[in-house]
Amino acid sequence: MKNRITIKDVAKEAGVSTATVSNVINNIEKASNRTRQRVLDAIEALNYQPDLSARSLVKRKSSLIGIMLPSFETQEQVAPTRLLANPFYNMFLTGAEYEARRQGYEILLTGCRDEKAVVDITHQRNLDGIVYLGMYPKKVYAYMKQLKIPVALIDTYDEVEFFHNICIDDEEGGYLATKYLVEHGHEKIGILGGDIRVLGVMQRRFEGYKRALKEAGVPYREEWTFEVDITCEGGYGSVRDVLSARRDMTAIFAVADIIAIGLLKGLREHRISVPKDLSIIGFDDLEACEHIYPPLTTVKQDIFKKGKKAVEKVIEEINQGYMNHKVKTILPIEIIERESVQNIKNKK
Amino acid sequence: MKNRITIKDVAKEAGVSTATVSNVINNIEKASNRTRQRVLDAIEALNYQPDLSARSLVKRKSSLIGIMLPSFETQEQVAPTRLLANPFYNMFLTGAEYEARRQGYEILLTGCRDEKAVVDITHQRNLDGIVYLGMYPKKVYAYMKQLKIPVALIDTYDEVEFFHNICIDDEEGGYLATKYLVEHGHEKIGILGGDIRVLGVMQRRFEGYKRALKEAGVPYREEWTFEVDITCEGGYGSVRDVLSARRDMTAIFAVADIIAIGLLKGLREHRISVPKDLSIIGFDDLEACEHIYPPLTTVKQDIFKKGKKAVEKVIEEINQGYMNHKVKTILPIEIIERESVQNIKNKK
DNA sequence: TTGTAGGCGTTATCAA
DNA sequence: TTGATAACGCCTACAA
Repeated sequence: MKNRITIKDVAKEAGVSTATVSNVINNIEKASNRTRQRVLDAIEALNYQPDLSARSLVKRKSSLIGIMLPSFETQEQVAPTRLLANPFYNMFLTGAEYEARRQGYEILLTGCRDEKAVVDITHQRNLDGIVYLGMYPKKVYAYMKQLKIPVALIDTYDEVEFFHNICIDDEEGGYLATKYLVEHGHEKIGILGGDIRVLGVMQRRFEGYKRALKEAGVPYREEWTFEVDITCEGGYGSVRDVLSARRDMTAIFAVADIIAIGLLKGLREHRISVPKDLSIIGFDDLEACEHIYPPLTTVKQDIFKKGKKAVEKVIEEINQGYMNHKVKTILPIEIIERESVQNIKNKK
Repeated sequence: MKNRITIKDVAKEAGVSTATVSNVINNIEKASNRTRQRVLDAIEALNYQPDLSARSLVKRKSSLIGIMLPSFETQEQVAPTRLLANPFYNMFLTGAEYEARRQGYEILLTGCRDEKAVVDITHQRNLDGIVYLGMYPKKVYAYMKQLKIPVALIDTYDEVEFFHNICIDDEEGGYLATKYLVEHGHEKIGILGGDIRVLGVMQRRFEGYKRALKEAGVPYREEWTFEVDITCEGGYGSVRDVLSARRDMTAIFAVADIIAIGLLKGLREHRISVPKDLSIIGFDDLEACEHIYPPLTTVKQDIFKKGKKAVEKVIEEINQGYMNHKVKTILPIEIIERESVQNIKNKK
């Protein structure tokens, strides 16, 4: 079999003990400069690579950050394919991997079959920290708390005090989007969203929408609130309802780009011209926004940064030790102006 | 500190030796059914989780499959953000993670700074197998060969005999796309691609294009060959060239959806109507194809399956031992008919 | 069928 | 400043 170059080989080559080699490797200032250099040379000469399994065994640390994707069995059976299908995850992972590597960690990517799986994997692999992607049923939090390692959640409004939480101000986002419409002369504004009434991201955006309406002195209209799945198909499928309730509605705030994209497709098929007949504003700023027609005006959040920040917070706690007072990290948002909203201010 | 439940604890609880516990865990048929059950009960009672670092140390196997993303320093400095930006990777990872987990492995996701980094990480982490995503400079292959573990490459035409290679028949794909256009009455067909003359995926698609033209008795026209970056911007930027060379060209084969999408956007801005004024066919079948306007007719490859298959081949070799005769895995492709190609057969 | 003991590569404690 | 040596948790001859 191939024999691994170990710390012993290095020690022999350098004519020192393994303890000294270990000290040098770990930047523990004990060796004299001369020995240190000898060790370094030996490492170089032998092309020594430390065995992280061994290190992990004794240190109980793996230099591994777990990224957990939601993939419970029921979901999985329906569509394992969709695990990462959300374009959101793409950028998130990019940011997370970037930051992890920058700080000498690697990413372990895994879906979790059930709520217990994460705890198990964490123990088994001695993970140093965890980032949870996606939404989880309440009882999963109990398991997360068993983990004696830093945990970061994304976009959650639950149990916030126990975990790192990387999010944006969704209420403000909903407000900004709606206000943008108002500023462009719209008053008859509908909202297209999902799970808009259960506590969470979408509900906050909905609150922001209502705040902006109120501020503009426009009454909220139940019949212009459309609830659908947060998917392309959801948006696409909503067209019938939207059109039949429309009457003099001039604009819609879609709480996620992905449903806006579906809606746009549906509207096109019904020969409703955007933004001439109906203005649309989205939320997220997916890459696709730029390439669809019309290019979608939207509330941008920096998803790359979200991934980067999540890993950053986790590593921060790894380094500093347990933080019993975790404070949300709120990332900025901004309106990206494209062509899906018409200015009707003068037309009134 | 928290004390880990070890194999010793289980042994004590079950009143057996650690060797017996180990045998039971690893499904080595030695223990009697009675002892086996006692051990299983103890494991259950204590909620024992094996320490994979320790196991990895002794077995020199980690149950970890590495997925390498291209991210060499030059690229990274320009745009670390784009590491995973390609929507292709999304689906690929989903498939890879799915298969890995199904077989009891986990995914280690990492970009590699330089060609040596992979070798180092592989050694350090005792990775059991590697999947390379993206394209690499030739000299990287030399490093890959040092790895004494199964390696899968995606879509490569280099050094194929040394690695697993998961690909499609790109020549056939180019042929099918072009033939589809021919069958719809087109003869004046351009091609939009990148790196079309260097050996590789794009070049093969180009070959297929030429074969279909030849078969149709249509001469190949240099001036209708457009080379651009394989990005949205590339496609978008090509519009000027395309339009000025166009004359009586009726269709274009874009060798990747991503450039087709950019092209579509550019054409729209020039008020060229697709497919009425110009037909477009793409390649890949990105999710976006369905949601843009017009929905893009394209050559579909199953990217989820590509990821799944790559991991499958790697694990196969892990289980069966070194294969000195690796044979390409060629995944099927098919035309997905949407609305970006006009049938002009009758108009002639 | 079961148990004992040595070793995997590293770190860390203590002496020297 | 350096070096022996005992863990870390697991596997696997080899012995019983």
